[in-house]
Parts: sequence; C-alpha cells; structure tokens
Amino acid sequence: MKERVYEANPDPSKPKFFITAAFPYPNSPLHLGHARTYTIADVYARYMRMKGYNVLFPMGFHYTGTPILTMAEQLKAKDPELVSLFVEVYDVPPEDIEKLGDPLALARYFHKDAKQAMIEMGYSIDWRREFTTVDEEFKKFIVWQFTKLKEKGLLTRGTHPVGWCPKHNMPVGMHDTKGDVEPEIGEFTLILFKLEDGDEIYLPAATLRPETVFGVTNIWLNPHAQYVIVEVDGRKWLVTEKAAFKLRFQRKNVRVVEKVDVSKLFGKRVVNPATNKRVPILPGTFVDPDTATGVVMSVPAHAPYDYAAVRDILSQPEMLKKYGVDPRELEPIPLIKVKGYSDVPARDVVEKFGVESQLDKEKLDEATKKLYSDEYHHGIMREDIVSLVYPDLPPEYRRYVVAPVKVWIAGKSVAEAREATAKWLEALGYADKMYEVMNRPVYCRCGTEVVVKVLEDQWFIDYGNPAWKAKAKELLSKMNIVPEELRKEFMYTIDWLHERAAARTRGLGTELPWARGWIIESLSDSTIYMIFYTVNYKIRRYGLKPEQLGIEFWDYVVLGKGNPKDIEKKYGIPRKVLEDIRSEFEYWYPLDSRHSGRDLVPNHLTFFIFNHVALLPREKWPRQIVVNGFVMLEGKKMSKSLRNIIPLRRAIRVYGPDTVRAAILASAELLQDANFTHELALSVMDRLSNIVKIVELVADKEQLEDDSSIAGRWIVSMACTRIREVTNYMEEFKYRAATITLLYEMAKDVEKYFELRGAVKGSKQLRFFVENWVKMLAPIVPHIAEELWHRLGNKTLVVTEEWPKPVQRDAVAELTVAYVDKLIEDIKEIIKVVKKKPEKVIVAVDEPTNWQLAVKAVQATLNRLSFKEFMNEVLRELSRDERRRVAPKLKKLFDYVMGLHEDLKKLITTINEFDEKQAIEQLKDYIARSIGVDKNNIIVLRASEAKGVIPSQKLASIVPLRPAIVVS
RNA sequence: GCGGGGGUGCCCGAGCCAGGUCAAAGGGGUCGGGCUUAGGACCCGAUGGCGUAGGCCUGCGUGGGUUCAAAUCCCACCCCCCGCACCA
Repeated sequence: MKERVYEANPDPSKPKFFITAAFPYPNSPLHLGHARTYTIADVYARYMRMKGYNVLFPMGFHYTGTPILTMAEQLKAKDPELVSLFVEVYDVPPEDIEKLGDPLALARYFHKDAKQAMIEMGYSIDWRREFTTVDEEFKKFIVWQFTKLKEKGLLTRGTHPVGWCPKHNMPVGMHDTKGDVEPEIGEFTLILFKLEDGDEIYLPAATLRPETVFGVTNIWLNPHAQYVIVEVDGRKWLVTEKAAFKLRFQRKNVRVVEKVDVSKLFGKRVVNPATNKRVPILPGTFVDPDTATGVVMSVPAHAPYDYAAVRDILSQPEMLKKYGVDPRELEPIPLIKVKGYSDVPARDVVEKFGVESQLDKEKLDEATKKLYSDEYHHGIMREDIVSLVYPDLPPEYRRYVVAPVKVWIAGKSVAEAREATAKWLEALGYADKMYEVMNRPVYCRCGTEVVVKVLEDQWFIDYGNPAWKAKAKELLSKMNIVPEELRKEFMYTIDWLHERAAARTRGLGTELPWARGWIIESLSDSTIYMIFYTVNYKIRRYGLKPEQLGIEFWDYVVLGKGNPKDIEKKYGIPRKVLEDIRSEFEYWYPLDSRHSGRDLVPNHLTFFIFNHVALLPREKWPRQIVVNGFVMLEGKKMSKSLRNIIPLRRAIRVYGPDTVRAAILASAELLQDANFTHELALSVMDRLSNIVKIVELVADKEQLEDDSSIAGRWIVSMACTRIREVTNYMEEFKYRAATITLLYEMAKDVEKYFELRGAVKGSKQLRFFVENWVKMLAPIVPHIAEELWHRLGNKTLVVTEEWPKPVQRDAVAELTVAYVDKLIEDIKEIIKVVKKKPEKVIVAVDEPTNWQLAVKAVQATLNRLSFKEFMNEVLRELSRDERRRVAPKLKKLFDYVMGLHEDLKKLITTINEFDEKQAIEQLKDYIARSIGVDKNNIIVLRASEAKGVIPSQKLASIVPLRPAIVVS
C-alpha cells in the first residue's frame, strides 16, 4: 500500500488488464458472501500483475434503490427487530443506530465499513477511483447513458402494474412488505356477461381460463358478500365492494353507483357473450369476494370448484325450483380433451381427491392445480365447441361469428386457445382485464393490504428489441464465460428478456432528465458504470464541475465523437484535459473481466451485455465474465432470518484476512456453493503456520548446504511440477485446486523431501522450492506471503515479483521416487498378506537393456494402441530368439503401464536409460525406514544375478518397472 | 411448465468436459496405536468383501448401450436444488 502498487496509471509499455467486480449495496456490512466474489477478483488481479500486466481493479458503491430508504425509516421508528439485527448480527454499535435513521447516513455508514473491510482483506484496489452512484458526476454519466438509449429508440413508454400500498400511496417491493414477501402480480381476464333485464349491467366474470367460456352453465356470486354497481369507463359493472376499491387503482374512471342486495339477483339470467346462451346467477359460497371481481363463471366440466358447487346445489332441489333452474341446465359441457381423463375431467379429479363440498378448500385447490396443469399442457380444444357458439343465429350471419372460433380456437391446444379466446372477446368488446396480487394477502409494513396499481407513463428499456438481442448474442458468443456452463443461461436470458420498467417513483439515484419524479432504477443505472472508473479520478483531479459534464463531454470521452474545441467552448474544459481523459478511457477499455455472484446472471450481467453493445463500438465490448456461487456457513445458507450472517470484519478479527481468503477459496470451485466452517478456518491457519516453520529452515541463505542427492534433485523437480500445475489452475480459475495444492500438497512435498533425506533440514534445493512456493502463495494469502518473502531475506515486494516459470523437470529423479514408492507399497502389501514380520527382502529387477521396452509400451498406450498393435510393433523389430525371450513379458508390461498416470507416462518417454537397481540403491535408507527392515537385509539383484536365488516362476515374471520381490 | 445445475463410499466433497495409477483425492466421523497424570491438540495405522505374495470380487441415482476398458461417452427413466423480473 505504501508503495502505491495498486494505483494503476496508463502505461503503454505494459499490456493492460481491467478487472471489476459488482459493487456492493451498502445497506448492511460486507459478509463472507461478498468476500468470495471480491477475493476471486483480487486473486486474479494479483496473479495478472505478477504475470506482467498493468492491472486496474477499482471499486464503487451502489446507493441507488429503495431498500436503504425503507431500512432507514424502520430504524427511525426504532423497529426492535431491525435494531437487534443491526446491533447483534451486524456489529453496529448501539450508539450509532440513532444517526442511521437517515438513508444517506445509513449508506455512508456501511459504505465506510465495507471499504474498511476491503482494505483489511488486502484487496488490491485503486482507491483513487472510488465513487458512489449518487455522486453528481456519476449522475451526469447516467443521464448521458439514458439520453443515448432514448436516441437509439431503446426506451419506450407505457403503463405498468406494480404492488401498491393504498395508505402510503407508494409502490411496494419485497423489502417493503411484512415478511419480505414479493407481491406476485397476475392478470385476470374479465368476461362481461350482460344482465338480461334491467338497464345495461354487466357481470365481469374474472377468470384465468377464458377458453372455458364456451362451457359456462351459470354465474356464481357469493351470497354473503356486499356487491355494488360501479361505472367503469361509462359501463356499469356488478362487482364486490372490495373489487370496486381495487379497480380504482387500475382504472381512471371508476365510480360507485349503488349498493346491491345480492339475494335479489339469484335466479336472474345473464347472456354468455361467447355463446349467446342465457345462464342463471346462483349462490356460490366458495366465491372469494376479495379475489378479483368476486364474479365467477361456472364451468363444471373443467373447474373442480364449479363442479363441486354445482353438485352441492343439485342436492337442494327446492333451491333450484326457487330460482327456476332446470337441473339439466347445469350439466357439465365438455370442451377439452385430455388423455387420461373422461369427458368431464373436473368430475374425475373431484372424485379422485375425495372432495366433500365446495368448501373443501384444501382438496379443491389441489385438484384444481392438477387439472389446470394437465389441461394446459396436454389439453386440446374439442372441435364440437363450434356448435355451442350462437346456435340460434341464422346461418348466413352465424358463419361470420363462428369463423374465428373455428380457425383459432377449436382443435387448438389450451395454451393457444386461451390467448385466442381472450383476444376474440376483447375485440367484440366483451372482455377486459384486471390485475390481482396472486399470492394475496400481502401486507405493507404499515399493515395495509397491498393492491395492484397501474402506473401511467412508466419508462421501459426495451430489451425485447430484436436487433438489440442479436447484437447481445453476438457479444455473448465472443465473450469468455467462466464457468462455461453458464453460457446457456445467458443465452436463455437474452432470449426472454423484454421491456423492463427502468424507473421508480422513489429511492436514491438519478432522475430521468425528461420525466420529473422518475428515478432510474438500480439495475438500470449499473450496467456500464465500469467506464466511469476509467475517468472519474481525472475528472476530480482536474476539478471539473458536474455541470461541465454534459452529453457532448461523454460523447467525446467515451465515443470519440465531436470536436474538443467546441466542447472547450461550450463547457470551458481545456482541450488537453479532454484529450487526457479520453486517452485514459481508451487505454483501459474494454473491460477484461467482470466478476459477480451467480444471482446476477439473469439480470445485472445480462443487462451489462445489452447496454455495452447498445452504446459502445465492437472493439470496446467486454471480454470476459467470471461468476461464482454463494457462501454457506457451517452448511447453512446465510440469511437475515437465521441471523447467521458473519460480517466480514468480524471474520477478519477472528481468523485474520489471509485465513478468510484461503478458506473461502479452498472450500469450493467457482460455481459450487462454498461452505465456510470454523473448522476449515482452523485447518487453514494450521497449514499457514506450518509453512512459516518450513520457511524458517531455509531463511538463512548462507548456511544452506547443497543437496545433490536424488532427494535434492527431486524437490527441485517437484517445484517445477507444482509451478506448472498451479499455473494451470490459476489460468482456469480453479482457485480451490490451486489453494489446496499450495496449502496442503506442497507442504506434503516438503515432508516427503525430509523423508527421502531422512532428516528435517534445509538445503539450497529446498530453498528453491520454497521461494517459488511463496511467490505462488502471494495472490492467495498476500499478507503472509509478503512477510515470508522478507523472512527469506528479500528486499523486494513479493507482489511485484514475476510469477514463476517451470524450468526443466528432472524426469529421472521424479521417476526414481515414484518407482521406489511403488516398490515400497508392493512390499508392504506382501507383508500385510503374509502377516509375518519380515527380516529380509530380495528385489530382482529387469536388465537395464530392456528399458526401451517400457518406453515403447508407454508410448503405445499414449497413442491409444491396442495390445495387439503394440505387440506386433515390438516383435517386428526383433530377431526370433529375442522374440521368444520378450513375448511373454509384453502382456504384463503393457497392462501395468496402461494404468500409469498420464503425467508419469510422458515423463517416462523422455528417459532413455533407467537403471532400476541404481534407483533402489540410491534410496535404500528411505526404503529401509519405510518398511522397517534393516538396510543390509535389503538385497537388490539384476535378473541375471537372481537365478537360483528366487523362484523361477517369479524370475520369469520380471518386466521393466515391475521387479520381483521376495520377502522372508 | 420453461431454463439451468446436480445425484459419488457412514457424512461432506473432488474426479466426469479430454474413458485406463479409480476401491475412487481431500476433509470429517468411527475404531486401534503413539504422545500425555488425564483430556485436548498433534502423530501413525485401519475404515466394501475375500485372500499366507504385490491379487480377485462387488461398486459411483436406476435401467439399457458403445468400448479391449465406463464414475467418466450415448439413450431412457427417477429424484433433489436454483432462476422465471421491474427487486438489490
């Protein structure tokens, strides 16, 4: 930090690398989940720096939106639940709560806290470029963005339904409701059934299944509910009192005319606009007066509720008589064919689920769900529904009425018919719609029930624009998506995205310049803000005022459009300054890597793609997206309600930043959910302190001896092997594997080295290993790595060191150790089976002259040859005598070699000569220690020397790499 | 429903894309041993079955298939998790 190595300035001599991670929303402290994304981005930044890139990794804070508002309000009201969450879970000092009643103060508080956490974590951020989304300079940038979108015709205007609190007169989202429930808004089709007598009164039956209108036998009204006549756009509707209230939020002209005594309506008749049939109005107690209009059309063939209610009423003949209804009128009218069901599917499910009456809500809901789903997905409209449509009309007129039904509805799938029916009736003036909260009741925090309000003049970003979509797909196809599996998800999202409401009537953020009172919503003002990092510190350094940052300023800086002279004249910005700012943007952009959690794939990251292609030329399109999974705590999802969120700074206090970093990285690969546990953190701490001990052994450079033994050669070679391995992991974002190799596997290598040597001692060779180790640890655990680097006597900073390169490996040394280890394993296996304490071990190895056979076998398996092919190839080159000698061995050799590691196989192909006897002799002490047999009782013979010493059967089985072993 | 991800040994969890050191890494747990006054921490060994020679049998959701060879490739099925918006 003191060296300012993270402050990145344009440097034409170095390749640049620009990394950003999704900035945090400061309504709570940073926790382990945030830490995952930022740690991954930081490891990447540090790695790329060591690879020689000029890396820029900046950070900002996202103040835009409403949750901060709501939270501040609740704190002001001293909501005990939230206060306790802040104090006990978020570690906010109780005396600070008071001042957090102000939204901006709240944001600033957590902003400061989050920044401190990032500094403590050692994130290599260029803090000169920090900003918030309510900075005036940033708002000017967003104004430019939206002006451009509008110019390109990508903004549209229209109406939009939202959840609404009638008391607050404000839209409510999930964070504004009791229990944080998202109000789900659905659309009912209203079909207008005209009352037969009296003046033009319509009964708007609310339905989710307009295609069943052809089978209506009657209308249901709740006998216990209060109904009223309302005038809606000049027409009179009969709806419940509650519905009249709700309609006022969705329609401009709604006027209650009079209350109605519902009992007087029963038995009266209405006309079905789809069939011209007269059907009676009947009492249905199941009808919920709080849902939609409280008027329900009865389709007993396909709606379980209707079937049950009809069945109920048929059991009361006196009621039918009273209302003048012939029971035959209520017979179900089949409309839809579904396989697995009879003509009257509603009867099937009602009977199957054992429904008792229309008030048997639980069973009926289940039956309805099942039937609706089956009919929607597998149902086909019957052809004979055509005969139901206006049957009494003279044929010459009827032809015209029936045509749309014949063409668009009959014989079609339910899904198609549903849309067509609604359209048809709407065209005839007999259908309308009404929004409803589908998961109602949902309550605002104030206790008022949430209704649906239709907002006029809403601005949308038109992500449905086909040309725009095509460009977004073009970028996606060019971009590197990590992990690759997510590409499909992006593709799918790009496809289904359509108009998105881009503004809200409250919250922090930037106002739409042409629509007072509309604040650009938070997912819309955070799509191209990475551009802002490249220039904002210079805007500040040059002391430019927000009013100087007009459209032409950004046009020039971002697009290179316009003449600096004109801009100088208009805004008073010196030409040199303009050019300097422009060149900084030019240097850093395009963005090389964008990082975030996987929850942002279907929204932010896709919008990020869309907005870049809309506004920037192709050469400035972003190059890569890296996505990570969530962090769980002790196996559980972190959540406010479980109160198991660990603020990052608390974790840092307990474990230290490097442990937190390494534990998060080690616990899961990119897309998997990471599981942070106390135990894992302890284990990481233990490993780190172990590394410190090893470093101590090689800290004093002058005192180190030269270890030219196989052990020494091996540890040097392993350093190179590990460098190659870890580098590959880093390149592939396999940070879990990289961390585990660095923390666990490499420590094991060192232990193995001590075992091979038979002593815990440093050496020049071990120091070589350790130096590279510390360098590779630097991106993962920067603080400790820096300390260790100095402990090794270096005066430089390890962050500025070059990432190590794998120099030549020592194939013979690695093979020798692998070979001897396999030998030890085999001897142990034999000892185990024999169950006797061994005294003497004789090992008989193949002649070194046969080594080439092993190489050939390895090559054959690497080239995927079959055994036959391999044998033919080998035998072809040999004399008859040699063939006889060699042939029996080949199968055994081939089978053994087949199973070797790819890496070891490749190693073997580089070795021209390998003397197994020598290999064993070199590590005899090690073997003796490992199997617990005196060194002098381990005898190594070549096959030619072993005749008569070991059984002839064994002797014959010797092949290269597989010696004969006799334990006695 | 649509889209995506996934089912591995007592548990967690790698491996699968590029089939062959895979009876399957690494943890955890359990059992045995060491250390210790004891416990903890730590270290060693065992942890599918069989086996007096480095081996064999059974096994990676279920059922088929391809292959000399399948946890890995192909087909079908079953089950679990996540997203489906105007909200950060």
